[in-house]
Amino acid sequence: MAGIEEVARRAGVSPSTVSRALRGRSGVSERTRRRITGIAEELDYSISRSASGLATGRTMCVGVIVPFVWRWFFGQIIGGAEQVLRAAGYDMMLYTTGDLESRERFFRELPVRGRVDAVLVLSMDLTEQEADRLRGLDLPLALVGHEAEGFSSVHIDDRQGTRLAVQHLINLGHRDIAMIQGLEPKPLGAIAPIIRREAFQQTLSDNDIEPRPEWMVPGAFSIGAGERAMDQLLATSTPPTAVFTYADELAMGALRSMRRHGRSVPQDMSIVGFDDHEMSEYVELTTVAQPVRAQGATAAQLLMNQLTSGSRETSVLPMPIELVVRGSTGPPRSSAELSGD
Amino acid sequence: MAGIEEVARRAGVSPSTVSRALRGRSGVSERTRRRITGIAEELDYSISRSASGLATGRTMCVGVIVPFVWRWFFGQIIGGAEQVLRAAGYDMMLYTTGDLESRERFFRELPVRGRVDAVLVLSMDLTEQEADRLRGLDLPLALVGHEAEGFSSVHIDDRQGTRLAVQHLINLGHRDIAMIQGLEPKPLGAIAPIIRREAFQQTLSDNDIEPRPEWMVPGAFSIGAGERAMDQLLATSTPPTAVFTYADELAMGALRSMRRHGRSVPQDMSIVGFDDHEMSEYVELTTVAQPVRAQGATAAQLLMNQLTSGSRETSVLPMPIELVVRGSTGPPRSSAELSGD
DNA sequence: TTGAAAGCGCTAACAG
DNA sequence: CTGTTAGCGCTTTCAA
Repeated sequence: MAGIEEVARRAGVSPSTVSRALRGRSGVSERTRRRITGIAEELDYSISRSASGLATGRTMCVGVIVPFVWRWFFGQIIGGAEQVLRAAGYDMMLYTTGDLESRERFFRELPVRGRVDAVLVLSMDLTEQEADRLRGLDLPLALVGHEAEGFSSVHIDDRQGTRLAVQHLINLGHRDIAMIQGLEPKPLGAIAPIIRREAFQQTLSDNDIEPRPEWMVPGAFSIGAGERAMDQLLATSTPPTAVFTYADELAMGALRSMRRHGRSVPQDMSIVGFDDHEMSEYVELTTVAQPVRAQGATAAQLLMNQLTSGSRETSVLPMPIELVVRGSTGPPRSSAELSGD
Repeated sequence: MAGIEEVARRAGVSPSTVSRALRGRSGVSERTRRRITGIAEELDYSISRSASGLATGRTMCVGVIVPFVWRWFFGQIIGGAEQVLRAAGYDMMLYTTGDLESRERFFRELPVRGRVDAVLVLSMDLTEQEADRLRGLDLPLALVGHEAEGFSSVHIDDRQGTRLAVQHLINLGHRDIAMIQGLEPKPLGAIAPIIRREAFQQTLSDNDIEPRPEWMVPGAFSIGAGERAMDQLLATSTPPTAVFTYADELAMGALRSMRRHGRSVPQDMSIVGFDDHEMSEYVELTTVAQPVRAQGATAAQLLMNQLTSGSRETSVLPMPIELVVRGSTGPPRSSAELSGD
């Protein structure tokens, strides 16, 4: 491990000149710079990030917090963010906070402290307390999924997306519509699930449909949870004719449940998802598409902007959504029969 | 940002004592430790990782290299690894090298240098040159997926897995068997795809079946690639009756192609995948299951062992595999007709 | 354009 | 059990 001193000695200059030369700072003659670069390469010199970090106070590292890595959705966002960070010369520190324990631990110990120059929170609904902990870091902060004081933010219009989905079902003739929610019974200050639930109920009301409490079932975030939720709906005395789900993965679980019960989609049940998961096309799921990679990339870019400008000004960027109609939605059986009469 | 000196002053001790106390080192009275801990908490003191890293030479950080984050398979492995690293007090630095450009860039610049205490390579087939670059780091190294000199390694028996899958097809009565490979035309020293291809051909030979070159189609790693591959197979003059695919995601693409062509599975075509993707159960895919999270976790554990023991001894751990038979495989139509006669 | 010197905040070896 | 001292390897004034 050759140090900067070694490079300096061989180049016949001082360490400061090497430092300047290697980082492209001005104040070094082109000739000297070239010589230094050559020798550094020859020696396979690589800077000590710890030393550099200690001296400058910057780590050239961004902390990314995400509930899970193994969901397609999060993987995509992370990928988008990483690309931007890498291009700007930053490395990415990954923290997953999927289960309650690791989440609490993260916000208690705040392992990003002193490790990163900025923090990117991906699709996680922060409690006010958690957001506060992060603000206390006094670093540029960004958020994908919703807005929060002190964070730059990139997000879609959850209300509008929900409306698109539900109105689509209503337009097809459905009136008995359930929702598989993305919400644990005890939310941690989650906001998107709440917005979508409210928008769901609002859209029904706007169409003079009375929301039915037993048709609002919890779903968490897995295929299995979606399956159980649909099982539950099918077990009610009068099952709905259509279901709006919080996420495509829940919808896929719902599809699985339908298949297991020998019911067909959309004849026996219309299903709409949210996200436009890469598999959704395959299972012919009607869904609300949102740009996923782009949200990660954009949020990372906002962070980079703050970092280079040195400003602490946050910004908010809305992202487009779109209803993608596929085979999982159709008119309810009753209306089909009626029209057949 | 209170420093260690501030804490020391308030506690009426020296910085070294604070350092010892906070890191749980011996040689501090319980009373003093408690007092220091209290004050540190009160001041919201957090250690400067750069300074600590510079002083100790350790970063408490592990570099994880992975082709993509957005594949279920990789997400799972990362998740498994992260859990183990976090528990051991290490943070995780993530590097994705999915496309050629970022891969070359990574191995050229080696951004892990001076940033991490160990490197974990997940399911990436390294070229000898790339492995060399990593070995030059002189850090503990681990690999998931295959073996390499100087790396601890966790992997399944690809040959055996392939044999399980292909023999299953043969036992069902298939003799016209194709393979959708996980191999780009110009491999980068990839080894698992080669092993599986060879094992595929060997298994056929062992059963006196002549492998047919036009039935060996390339597949890369996406659902789309699997779909195109199956399109290609269906377009041959005499399509096979069964297909073994390199990965479940390719198999899902193959299923999509079948559906698009109005063919049914397994009547018109039996399909076997590899991995046991979480969606595979849903699409009723017969597959070779391998532990995924566990491989990431185990590899991380091997690294932790090396780090704590300080030894540079590498170890190799085989992981179990299992054929999971679901609805995507059955006897070939001809044999079904014969038995019906 | 370059060099000398003074840290950045922590740890570790050695004394006490 | 605790303090003193001397760096870890780089950056950054300030002076030349």
